[in-house]
Amino acid sequence: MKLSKKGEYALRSLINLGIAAEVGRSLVQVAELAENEQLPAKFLEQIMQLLKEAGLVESERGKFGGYRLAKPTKKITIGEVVRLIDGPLAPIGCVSQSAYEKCTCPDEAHCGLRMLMLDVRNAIAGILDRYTLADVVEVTLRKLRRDGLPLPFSPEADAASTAPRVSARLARKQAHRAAKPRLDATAGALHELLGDYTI
Amino acid sequence: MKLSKKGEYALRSLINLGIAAEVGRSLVQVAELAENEQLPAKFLEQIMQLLKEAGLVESERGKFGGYRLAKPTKKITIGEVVRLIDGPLAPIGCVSQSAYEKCTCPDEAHCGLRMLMLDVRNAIAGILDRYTLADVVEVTLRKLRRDGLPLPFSPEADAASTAPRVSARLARKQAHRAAKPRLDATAGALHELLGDYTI
DNA sequence: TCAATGTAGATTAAGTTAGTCGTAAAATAT
DNA sequence: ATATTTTACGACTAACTTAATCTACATTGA
Repeated sequence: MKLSKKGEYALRSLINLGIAAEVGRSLVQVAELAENEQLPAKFLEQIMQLLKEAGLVESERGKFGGYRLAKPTKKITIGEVVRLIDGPLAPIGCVSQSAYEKCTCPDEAHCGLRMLMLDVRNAIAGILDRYTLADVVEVTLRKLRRDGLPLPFSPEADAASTAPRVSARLARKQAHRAAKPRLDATAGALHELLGDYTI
Repeated sequence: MKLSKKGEYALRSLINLGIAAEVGRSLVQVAELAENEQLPAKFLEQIMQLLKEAGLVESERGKFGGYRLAKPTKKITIGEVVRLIDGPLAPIGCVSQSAYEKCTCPDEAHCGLRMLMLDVRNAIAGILDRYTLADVVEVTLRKLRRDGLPLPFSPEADAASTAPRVSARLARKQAHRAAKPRLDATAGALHELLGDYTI
C-alpha cells in the first residue's frame, strides 16, 4: 500500500510551496525545495514539471525564476495529487472509482475480497479526498509556531530569534477555528490537530 | 496504494481454502485453486509455499495431496496476510508500526504529511487488522447462498439444483448475529453485510 | 511401478522506480 | 551584447520488483 517516492516528493514540495505562499514568498526555486527536504534536485525538477502540466503549479523561468502554486491551497486535495502521480487510490482495480478495471475473479458481485477492498479504498479516499493542501500546511505551520521554530521560506527566518516566539503566542490565539463538515469515518491525528471536534 | 497480484492471489486462495473448509472439503489442490479464480497455477504454487512457511496453510504431498488452512479462519487477519506478502500497510515508512523507517524530511515531529499518512495507515490497518478470513468467507458464502448460487468446492455442487435454494432460506434466518466490538472509523460495506449495526 | 501432486530453485521478460545527464530556452544583470 | 541563472525537455540508465515460467526432484496412493 505504498506511496511512491515520486508521490511523496510531489506532496512535500506542494506543501512547501503552500508554506512559502503563506509566509509571503511567491516564488521558490527547485534547488531550494530540494534542499529543504533533502530531495534529489534533478528528480524533483521532473516532478515539478508533472505538477505544472496538471495545472497545480506555475513557473517563471530565468534568473530569480521558480515555482508557485497555481491555485489556492484549499482547492488542491491530497487525493488529487496522489492520483496524478501514483494512480488510483484503490488497492485493486475492481474497486477503483477513477479507473475501474475488471479483475480475474469469476463473479465480482459475490466476491468478499472485493467488498473488503472497497472498504479500504473508501477509507483511503475518505481521508485523502477530504483534506486539502491548506489543511496540511496549516497543521505544519501550527506545530512549528507552537514550538517556536523558524518557518521555512520565511524572509525573516534567519534574522531575529525572538520573532518566532511572538508568532507562537499569536498562533495559539487563532487556534479555535471553523469546523469542517461532519466526518464519519476518518477521524484521526490530523483531524484532531485541526481542532475539529464536531465528530 | 496498490495491493500486488501476489498479495491478491494469496488472499483469494486463502479465502477459497476457508470456503472449502466451511463446505467440508479438507484438502484442495493448487490446480483447483488456480482454476477457480483464473490464476496462473505455477505462480500460485510459489505463493502457497510462502503461506506454508508462514504457518498459514498446511500441505499434503503425493496423489490426492493439496493445501488446507493451518488455523481456524478467525485466527487469520487480512492485515497479517497483506503484511506477509506485500510488506507494511503504511503508505510511507515513517508511519509504519511494523517496520518503521526514518524519512528524509528534516523534522518528523513537525511534518504535516506524516500526520496525514499516519491517519491513512491507521484507517487501512483499522480495517485489515480487524477483519479476519472468517469475516470474508462468511460474507462471500452469505451472498452466494442469498442468490441461490452453487458453492465452490462443495461436493454436492453439481448434483441437485434445488438444494441451493433451500440453504438460501436458511441463510436468511441466520442473518442476525452477534455484534463485533464497536467500530469507530471503519464502517463500510463489509461491516454492513456482516449485520453489525452497533455503530 | 505409475501417475499425480507438492518442493525447490533457477531463470526471465517486462515494467516500475528513482533517479542522472545534457542541452535548449528564457529572464535578468552587467 | 554577453554572462549567469534558472526552468524546460528529452534521453538515458541502473537497480529493483512483478509476475511469472521452466526444470528437476521428492512423496504419496493406487
